[in-house]
Amino acid sequence: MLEYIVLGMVNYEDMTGYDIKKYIESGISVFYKASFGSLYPILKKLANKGLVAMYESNHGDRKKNYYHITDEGRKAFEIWLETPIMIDDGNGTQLVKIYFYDLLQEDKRRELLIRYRENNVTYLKGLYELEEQYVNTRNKDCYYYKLSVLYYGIRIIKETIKWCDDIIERKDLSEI
Amino acid sequence: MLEYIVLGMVNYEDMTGYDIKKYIESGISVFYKASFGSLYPILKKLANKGLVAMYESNHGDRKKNYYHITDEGRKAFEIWLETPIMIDDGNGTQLVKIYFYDLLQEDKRRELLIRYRENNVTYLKGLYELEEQYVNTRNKDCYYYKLSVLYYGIRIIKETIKWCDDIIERKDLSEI
DNA sequence: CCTGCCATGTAACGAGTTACATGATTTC
DNA sequence: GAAATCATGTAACTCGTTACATGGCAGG
Repeated sequence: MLEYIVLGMVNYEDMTGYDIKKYIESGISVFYKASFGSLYPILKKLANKGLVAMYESNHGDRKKNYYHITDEGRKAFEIWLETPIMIDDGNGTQLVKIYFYDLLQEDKRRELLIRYRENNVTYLKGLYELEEQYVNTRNKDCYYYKLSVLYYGIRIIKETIKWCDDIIERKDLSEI
Repeated sequence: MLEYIVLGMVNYEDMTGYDIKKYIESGISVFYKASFGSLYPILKKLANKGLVAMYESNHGDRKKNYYHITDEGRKAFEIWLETPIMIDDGNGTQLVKIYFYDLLQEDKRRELLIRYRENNVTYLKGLYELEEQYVNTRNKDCYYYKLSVLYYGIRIIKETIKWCDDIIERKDLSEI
């Protein structure tokens, strides 16, 4: 996952590992955190695979290691980006893809967002079924907080579906 | 984390590894998934630490490995449960603690929930600051989807705060 | 008798964190 | 000249997954 985020970052412009960390912190820290201990090895790995290329650049006297995306890297990133977002993985890590959705063409993006929305609707149905089972089989008083996490899930998925609707229509989110 | 969830499950009643997986699936699958490949080793580890005790029981001819929590295990679980929920870890994994909050006494629970709510409020402020930076420094049109993930974060945190308010007051969540 | 679920486990791997080590450069 | 931040990296570790292996029991 982080591998592709890094690839997506250097896709915008050449960066150092340090830069990438700052970008992640200021952009997708809601979903994802990265430590140097994972970033630097990933950059090396990507370089070995030929998806990025490293070059040294001296800003003043100081030399920094900049990374540049290759054609192959761009292709790999594109494939990842156009793979539908999975919802079944518990934590919404995959959602990070949408951060890069400005790069997609309108019809492709629309298709992917609609699909993601549908997945959420399906998942929501599953949660409602779970709710029914709970309500039928258990003493509500003793299980208030057990049930509450289920309702939390329901609310979050509902909110996610609303958000999908809004960004599909490209509504101005700052006014809502 | 999963270690404590397992501990929490056997705290309710003696269970087999298989049972625990089913309970997790029907209860906290929204936040957490567990595989047998992690469950069974964790049970062994807990047994080695003396936090649970295993015994065999023959249901018919078939023998199953049941796990029973020890006093020490109960204590360890309690300490974990009463440790405030962290919000800074990106994925809301820690939220799973609330699943077990029925076990807490009202005042302790209230204290912990209010604290969690406050942490969310603080986190939300940080997101609004990020928003300001974004809006000031970047071209809104080219960065619609980058901004949208930030707004998603804002909405989710807002929803989480609302949910905290509701469960602190022990509102009936099914009617909302 | 065979399919599907119950039940337990292990080995290899993956993804990322924490803590440490190092040193340069900027800012006060 | 001290402190903060820039900048790069490694080693040990944690936590978990995937895939495999094994076998029992139940219902059609």
